[in-house]
Amino acid sequence: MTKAVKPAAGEARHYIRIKEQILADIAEGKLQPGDRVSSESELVAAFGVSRMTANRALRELMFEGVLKRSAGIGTFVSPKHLDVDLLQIRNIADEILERGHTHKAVVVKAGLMKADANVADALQLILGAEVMHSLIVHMENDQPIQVEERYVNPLVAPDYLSADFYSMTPHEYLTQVAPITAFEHIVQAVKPDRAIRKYLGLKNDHPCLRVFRRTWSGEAVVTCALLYYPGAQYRLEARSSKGPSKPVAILGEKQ
Amino acid sequence: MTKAVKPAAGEARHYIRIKEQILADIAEGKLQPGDRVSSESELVAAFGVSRMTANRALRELMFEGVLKRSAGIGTFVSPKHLDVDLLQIRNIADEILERGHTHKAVVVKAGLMKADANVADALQLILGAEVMHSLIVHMENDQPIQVEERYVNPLVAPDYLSADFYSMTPHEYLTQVAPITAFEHIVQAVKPDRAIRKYLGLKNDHPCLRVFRRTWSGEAVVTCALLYYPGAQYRLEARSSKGPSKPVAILGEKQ
DNA sequence: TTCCCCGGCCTGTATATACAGGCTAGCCGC
DNA sequence: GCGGCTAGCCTGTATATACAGGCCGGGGAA
Repeated sequence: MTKAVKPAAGEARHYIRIKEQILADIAEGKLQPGDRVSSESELVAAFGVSRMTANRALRELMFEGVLKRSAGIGTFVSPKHLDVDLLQIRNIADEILERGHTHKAVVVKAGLMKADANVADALQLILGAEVMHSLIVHMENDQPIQVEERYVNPLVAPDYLSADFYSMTPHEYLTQVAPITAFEHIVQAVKPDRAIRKYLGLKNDHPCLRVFRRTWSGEAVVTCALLYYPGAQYRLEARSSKGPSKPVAILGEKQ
Repeated sequence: MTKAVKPAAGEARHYIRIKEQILADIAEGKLQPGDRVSSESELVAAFGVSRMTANRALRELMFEGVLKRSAGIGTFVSPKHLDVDLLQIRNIADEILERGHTHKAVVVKAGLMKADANVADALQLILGAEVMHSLIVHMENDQPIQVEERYVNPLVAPDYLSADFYSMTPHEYLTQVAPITAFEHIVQAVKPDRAIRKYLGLKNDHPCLRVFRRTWSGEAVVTCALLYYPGAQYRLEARSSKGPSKPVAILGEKQ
């Protein structure tokens, strides 16, 4: 058999094409979490590649947490989860786009307000100081996955509200004017109140992860935020640098 | 040429042996950040494997951030990045005593069991391998605050069950026989099942934090555990080293 | 002396092939 | 009908080989 040893000019590498196809199928919903993915030999037939190439595509997607494989059974789409790395401030938009999904942010509120006791304490400002406030609902594939209520310290990032967020995300703007040197995450499980339930489209008794996050630049607190996630569906991960190589099933969960 | 197609019985896979050798050299300081690592063809000669096998070992170490590679130049040890232990593994007993409260632990179960699929996966053991299992309810001032279901890898800590936990806590024992070099925390908000509710004395609709934790010592997984906390009452904190000086009120909470 | 090309080393990708071992459905004998 | 064995599918690992292309140093041409 004389197969082309190289993909046609301009095309991506074979194993990358396979990965992209699978990621696209997941993004479009053709493949749902738990679904079986084509086996290596099926990919061999479909893409006209050797099994080692198909193997590489699937193995890398497994390392990346997209797929789960087990010998003798097959390859399956991992249960979807959001990696909110507690050790890192990540941009949720990037994270969603990385998964090949669409991200949309609905700005519910944005403006100046006077700091109440909690906010003033969190941002280390005096009571009644002006702070910038925004409430945003982040959507993944048009499904709400995070409510973000953010307070920004105007002494550190005075142009936050007037910045051009078409050419630069708020996240990028903040990292530029005030690089994060420290942060704090406090995680709780709560019963969300009515407003949060509405934004996330949750039922009354659905548990919810609430993350309280503050970021520092030097000695100054730059932002504090409350982040709400539908709790049983998404999960927060915190790993030490050496960390595990691949995601595993969580004890007590059905595979 | 007739090379052994399989590594000798009991030995790790070839590509894993190569990875371990390189990691060991880095750990011992024989390889410093920036140093050049043996090229694929040198590894072929040294380990008697094919280039694809050497390639896999190096490629995976690159994915894991240990090595940097560039075509035409070679493979190099990545510059060491900061090993920030943002989330520590803390002993809940210490934590309670630090608050000046009394700590009590109720051992509900303790013994050997055969690993099911989830446990085997989490501990990187084969299905049905014997593992040590314990279910403990931790009490602060006689109120339950944590349910801990723990699985311990007997290959790493064989004497775990028979150790003298009067003179030494399980936590101290484990740190001694297998110092933790890495860990992983996955946090979810869940509705606890009946058993957990009973242990924690919770009402039906009370949300709950579930933490799935694994700890490593070198390459081996030492323990994995499911920790349940009554969610709205207790909180998990993750802070970067610079972190905040004192705890603050959480936004949205009544003081 | 300077510039360019080429050979040699290195990684990146791809193929065909092979054996091991997990898992399951279905057949066959009892 | 039941239990055990096997054929077949699947992943996991390993090998030998091949070609492409980045990078570099040395040697020869200008």
